[in-house]
Amino acid sequence: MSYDFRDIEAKWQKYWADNATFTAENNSIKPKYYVLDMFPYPSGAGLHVGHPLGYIASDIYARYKRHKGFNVLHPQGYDSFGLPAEQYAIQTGQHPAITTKDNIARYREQLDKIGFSFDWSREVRTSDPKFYKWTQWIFIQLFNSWYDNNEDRARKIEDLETIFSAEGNTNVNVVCDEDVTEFTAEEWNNFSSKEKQEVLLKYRLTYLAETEVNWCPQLGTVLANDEIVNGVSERGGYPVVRKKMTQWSMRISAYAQRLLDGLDTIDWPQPLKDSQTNWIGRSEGASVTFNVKDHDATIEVFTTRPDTIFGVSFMTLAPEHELVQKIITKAQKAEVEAYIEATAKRSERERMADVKNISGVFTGAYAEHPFTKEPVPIWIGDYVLAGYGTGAVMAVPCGDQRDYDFAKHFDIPIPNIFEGIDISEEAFADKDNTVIANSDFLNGLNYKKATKRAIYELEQLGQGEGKINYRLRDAVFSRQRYWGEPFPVYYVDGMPQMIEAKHLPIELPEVEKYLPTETGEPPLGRATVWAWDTGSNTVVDNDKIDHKAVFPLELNTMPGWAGSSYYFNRYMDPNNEEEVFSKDAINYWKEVDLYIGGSEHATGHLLYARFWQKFLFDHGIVPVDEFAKKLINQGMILGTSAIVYRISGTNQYVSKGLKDQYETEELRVDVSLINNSNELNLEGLRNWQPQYKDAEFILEENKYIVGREVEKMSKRWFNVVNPDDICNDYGADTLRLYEMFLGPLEQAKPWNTAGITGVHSFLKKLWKLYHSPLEGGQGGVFSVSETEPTKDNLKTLHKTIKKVEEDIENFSFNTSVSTFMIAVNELTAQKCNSRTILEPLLVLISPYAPHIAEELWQKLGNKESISTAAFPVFEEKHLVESTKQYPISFNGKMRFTLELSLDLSKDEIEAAVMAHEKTQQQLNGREPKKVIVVPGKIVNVVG
RNA sequence: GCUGAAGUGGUGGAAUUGGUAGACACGUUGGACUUAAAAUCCAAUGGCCUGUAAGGCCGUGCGGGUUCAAGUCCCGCCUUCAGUACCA
Repeated sequence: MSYDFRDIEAKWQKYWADNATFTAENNSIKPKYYVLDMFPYPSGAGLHVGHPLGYIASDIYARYKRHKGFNVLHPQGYDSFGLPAEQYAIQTGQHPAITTKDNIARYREQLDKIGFSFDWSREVRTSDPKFYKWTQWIFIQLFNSWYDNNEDRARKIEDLETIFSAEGNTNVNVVCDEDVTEFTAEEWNNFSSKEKQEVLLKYRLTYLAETEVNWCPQLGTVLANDEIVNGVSERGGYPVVRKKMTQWSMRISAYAQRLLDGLDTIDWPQPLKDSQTNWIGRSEGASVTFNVKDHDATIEVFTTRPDTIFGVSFMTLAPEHELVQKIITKAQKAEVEAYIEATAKRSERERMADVKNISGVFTGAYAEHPFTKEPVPIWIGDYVLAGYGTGAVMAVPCGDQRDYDFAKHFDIPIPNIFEGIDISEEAFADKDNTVIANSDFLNGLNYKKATKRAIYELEQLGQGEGKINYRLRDAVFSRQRYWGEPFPVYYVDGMPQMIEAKHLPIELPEVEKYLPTETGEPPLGRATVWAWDTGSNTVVDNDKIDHKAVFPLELNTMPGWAGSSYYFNRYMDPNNEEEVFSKDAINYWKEVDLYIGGSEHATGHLLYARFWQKFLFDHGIVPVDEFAKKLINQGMILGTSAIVYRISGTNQYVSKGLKDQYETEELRVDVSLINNSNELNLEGLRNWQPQYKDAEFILEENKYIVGREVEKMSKRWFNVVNPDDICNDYGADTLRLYEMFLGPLEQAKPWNTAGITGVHSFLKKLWKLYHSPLEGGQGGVFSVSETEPTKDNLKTLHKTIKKVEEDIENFSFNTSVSTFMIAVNELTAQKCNSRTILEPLLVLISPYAPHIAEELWQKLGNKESISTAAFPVFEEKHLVESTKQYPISFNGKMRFTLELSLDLSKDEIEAAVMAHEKTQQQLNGREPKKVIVVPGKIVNVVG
């Protein structure tokens, strides 16, 4: 019987599904382990071979942990709200729910073919009302919360109301909007209900506010900062402009410090932690208030260098700064307004690209230096960003290169406040080697001391204080789109009201078109049944609005990251209709032990999810405040595009080696038309696309050789490889092993089928090891005996166990594939057919190649599936050491340890000791710590 | 510019973290089996030198250093990739 992977794989995939082999229990005497993949967005293109890389790794680990005796939770689901389905709906009129359902079915089919051990009974879909009911519920919890800086946690909004009615808001230490005005308890108690709501809205963790947002006209929606790459939208690459709009926001800024601190407690890749740290962008310094001369106005600036305050020779405001209009003098008005207009016209992108040109204009107004009381001219310049700090800087040209360049350009004085430093050529920004001069009470101090003193003096004046500034902005949470979670919000008198949790979910209404309305409202503005009846607590027709108690519902939907910010917790109890998850479930599973996914989510999903987790933790809804203990970023699998060279202006194509003799242009062709030696299938190409029907080819050595280019796997480059094809040709076990064999998990690497035969023939050899080739035709008959294993057999097995276990624990799945190959080669050479060896070997291999392992396991006469039970193979006590340590004594003293292979002969030991003595002489009497001996090989001295 | 990761045969990549560099696989070459092909199996395969062998020399981006011993540690460069960017 030969290795018929198609039958074997179909058989076991059916068996696992029929027997619900991988269903995890919510209570078990076994220790728990939670292995999670980032759930996919089900796109219309289906999976390519890059997608399963991380899933295969996590599946190996999950299967390994089951063998180790853990109760493993390994779920999968779909992040199924999102833009592509909606764009497709706009083009075709097809309801996104239908497209999404079809895509999910296709994904599922592809995933099933690879033999993953997912617990599908726990599947979640973010677009399923049963799921987004709880997304809406969490939104309500956020709305009903505020952030208490004293206790450093989120609290219920009722507590804040109690505080306000008792003492007003003058003494509360909270994170809130900057424009809150102060009020006393008495004033609070006299506020109308609407006034109270308006005030509270400024404190809530999700709030409605007019903010400057990133508006993408082509997509017709706002985008969060992390959804913009290089000034254009991440999806589609459309331009983005700044625009003021009333939007829901999430007060993630309240958690900035805790999000930073938490990074020290989790085992995540350093580059990912670094990019979160940069994104949060903490900087320590001081805020300084400058009085504006001849105006009742102040300018607050943030600086990281309060020690250089005596070096201030001008101030710069962002063109968008609200004070600009107030303080410009008549003489400068025309010039300033022209400048502001010119900057407003330039897109964000142009401004970013054009950093070298210095531009700015004087406002005519002066501020007053807090210490010297000297006038400081106020300029505006677009090098100051409205969105960072206060949108204003105190310019210290001698200590900051941008201020220096600006001052040089506009002939502003550059006072030197650094002792013994030459600033005639450039600014001096080195904090560590600073001695301050020409600075009154700061003279002679270093950076640290001067900073402390300057802050103290500013506090004495009431014109500043030490401050920590974060780059992290609150996250905009509204999208003007159809295919997202509806908000559980209706409006009474313009104020947002939450729908009671017991009436959730609020389901997406039907619309006849998925575009914004003619009046510019989001697509939900087209829904005819989209009003909230507070009497019946149901969604009713819009035309009933203002009759009795019927109110308009929110027209925006939630962004893509809403559902993905807590889905990992929902897997723990996915079918619970009473709670987001039960206390028992969350206390049992607690958090994700291993999370595998791409690094592109560093400042999006992974930051938002940590934020929500901390929020849920504050309310005691989850027991830990970091949701994933360990995270691994799998590298991307890249495509290898195939390129043909067309001679310009003709339909002739020239082979790669001859292309330099002609003027050619490069065209990408489908990679399936290329064989392993880069030879093009000419007939295939002619039939592939009409433009190649009459193509002529200039060959070299009778072949057409294509060029190759490594780039992202994408339909438009025709370089996509479908895992289904690999499963059909070689089988899922080969695919799994090969994807691991390709290289280290975390590294990006191009897909290349050249080496796949090596892995496939390993599986064939493995199969043969359990069969006697002399009988039963080509593949032989199954033949495993009860004979005692030889020492060599045991050695091979035990070193394999040791190595594979180390590899899995270190996530070096690529090297354990090699280990298996060596083991099978050795055992074949040893003609081993002992059950004592061959049975445990299957357990080792089963996480990697589960189908073949199951089949051989069954042939060995086992009734139970190899996939579920815990086996002692991985337990230490079962291991016979493949090496032993021998103490060696010299001059009667025991000094050294010889680490020797299991069955070394006397001669070999003697040789080892002699070699050791020889080395001893070379060491001039130094003592090595131990000697490693491998039979028949050189002696190693470890010292 | 800043931050991070990495540079090892023709190729993908190993190397117990300071101890036989190049495991394993692909590819290539030669051979066996075949009328032939596929499949399978065996052997060789970093470079150079000595006719072969035995053996020797050089070899982990470049230049130094520490060490009995460096792909690995230290200093200074070069290159590539990724992220980020007027962040005050």
